[in-house]
Amino acid sequence: MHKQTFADAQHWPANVLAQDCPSRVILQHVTSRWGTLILIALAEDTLRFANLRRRVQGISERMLAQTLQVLESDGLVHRHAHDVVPPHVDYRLTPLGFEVAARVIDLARWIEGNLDRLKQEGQTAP
Amino acid sequence: MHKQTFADAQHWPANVLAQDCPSRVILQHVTSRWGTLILIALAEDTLRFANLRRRVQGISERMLAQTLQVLESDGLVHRHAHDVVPPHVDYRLTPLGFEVAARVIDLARWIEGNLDRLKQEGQTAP
DNA sequence: CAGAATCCTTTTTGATACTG
DNA sequence: CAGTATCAAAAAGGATTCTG
Repeated sequence: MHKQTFADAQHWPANVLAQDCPSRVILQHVTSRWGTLILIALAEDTLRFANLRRRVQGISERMLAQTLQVLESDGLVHRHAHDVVPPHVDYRLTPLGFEVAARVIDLARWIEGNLDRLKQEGQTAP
Repeated sequence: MHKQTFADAQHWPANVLAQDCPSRVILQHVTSRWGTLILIALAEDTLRFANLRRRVQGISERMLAQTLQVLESDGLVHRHAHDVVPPHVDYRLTPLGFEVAARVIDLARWIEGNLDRLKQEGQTAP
């Protein structure tokens, strides 16, 4: 064949491309700006709110809380609140969360490993 | 061990979590709202602007053009303009593009295949 | 400590109209 | 056809303040 395509993709319906596909919503959550990084961080270790925030550099309290709720509602993250004062809450991935995280990590790692082959920023304001 | 973690992630520095890591920028591009879908669509086939737009349902001309430029500047998409009138331009993935696309597709496919195990939208406005 | 609430700024996005 | 330009609307993000 003289046209290069990703063979595996050829025989996959790819419903995500459909506007109303529910998987598109989840994909959006998982690949959201902070969602990706949170999944990566939690795949390494169970973390408390403050620690997680320190690990995912640059995230604000607001976005951390918000993104965690979304991922929790998707069943990817488990919020474990110990009933003590002061509050002690830790976050961990659910089994499902580990499965997606593995794929996100694979992607992120590929990028890190091929940074030199990729052209950096060709974008300049006009 | 009594603490479940993604073993493979344990021994990976995960630079993306660092605020200034260049890989974070690329990851952002690849996992952007439309970037992901464009990569998936182009992995299936080389497409012209209009066709690509039809394939990635819901995308506007503006976002398609813009996202394509970003992906092109990253070296993931190749823009091939035939020198004819009226214009004929087609887009295809570069070898590098196919490599990331494979991973994005793996993620998307996992989500599609596990939709039933995932909790849909737990979000309701207060 | 964890996070909800509030206020405000910055980006993103989408229609629409226009051009080579 | 394949975009670019422009403008307004919407969403995302951040800083700060406050509470159980």
